[in-house]
Amino acid sequence: MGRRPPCCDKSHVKKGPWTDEEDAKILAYVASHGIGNWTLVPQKAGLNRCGKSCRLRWTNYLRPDLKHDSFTPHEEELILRYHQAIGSRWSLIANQLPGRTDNDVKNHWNTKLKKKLSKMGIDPITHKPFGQLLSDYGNINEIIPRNTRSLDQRHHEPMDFSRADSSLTMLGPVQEQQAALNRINAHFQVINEAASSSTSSSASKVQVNLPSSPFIWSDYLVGDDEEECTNKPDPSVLPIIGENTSAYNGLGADQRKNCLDATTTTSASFVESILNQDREMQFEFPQLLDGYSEY
DNA sequence: AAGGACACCAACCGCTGGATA
DNA sequence: TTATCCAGCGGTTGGTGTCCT
Repeated sequence: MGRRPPCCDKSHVKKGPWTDEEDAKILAYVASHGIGNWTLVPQKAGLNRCGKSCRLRWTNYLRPDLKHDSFTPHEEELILRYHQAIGSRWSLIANQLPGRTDNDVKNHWNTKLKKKLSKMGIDPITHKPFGQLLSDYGNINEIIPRNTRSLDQRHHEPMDFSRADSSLTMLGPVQEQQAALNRINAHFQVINEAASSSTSSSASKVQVNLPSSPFIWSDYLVGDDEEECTNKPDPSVLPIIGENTSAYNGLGADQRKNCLDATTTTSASFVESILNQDREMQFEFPQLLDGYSEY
């Protein structure tokens, strides 16, 4: 059995920023030949670049359907939701945002959204308040006996969606991951429709209402103690939160009640919350967690 | 005005799974 | 069957512009 030749001589191809001339060659090539075997593109288009580099340049910058303007608050909202639900699967998230690439979404997350969440005291990985994570860390040490911890941790992952994340990996085929994402989409849509029908909608409102699911990061703007309930998020993140005043003010009826009840809420509530969320995830998206029960 | 710090983002790197010879 | 390539993906880096002191 023979070997295929390598796509290019890595030591002699050009690297670094693309010139207008190189861009024009790619565009001309794609216009006349379409998208096909990228390894042949450098040779056929007259470029001293690796095929992989050509593909990246096309997919991340030259594609005609790409948006080059800044992210809208609605797009940021979607990124936050999807990141909370499926983690850093940028390509899947980007698929939900027409005209955006995985690189766009990833860069925007790393440079803007992650910082905004941190500034609000919310862990960008778990989408939970830092204070809750710290108290939960203590709770886990108390709840799980040392000699069984390594086994039990598989059933008590501190990050609620990391399990969904792992299960998505187990699903394997991209189609199944996409199907799972579609179900999450449907879930958001149902919640949004319910929310919008129960509240008077403003004509100028461009935000999608945050679902009233226990997974929503902004719900944690009101903390688990009375002091935190009085805190308001940084105004710079309001475009993300939108006009959801319960998230902003913490003064919605339920939120007020949460504040009043806060004194009776123990720090263990976070762990219980995660377990409840996990059960709900299994109920809502059973296929997401397929295979996890094997543990 | 200078230069250091910071933010942004295009591009690269390395890994993985499927395809191919 | 095996070794290798390729496309796709997420993580990381480095160049450039902007802001701040």
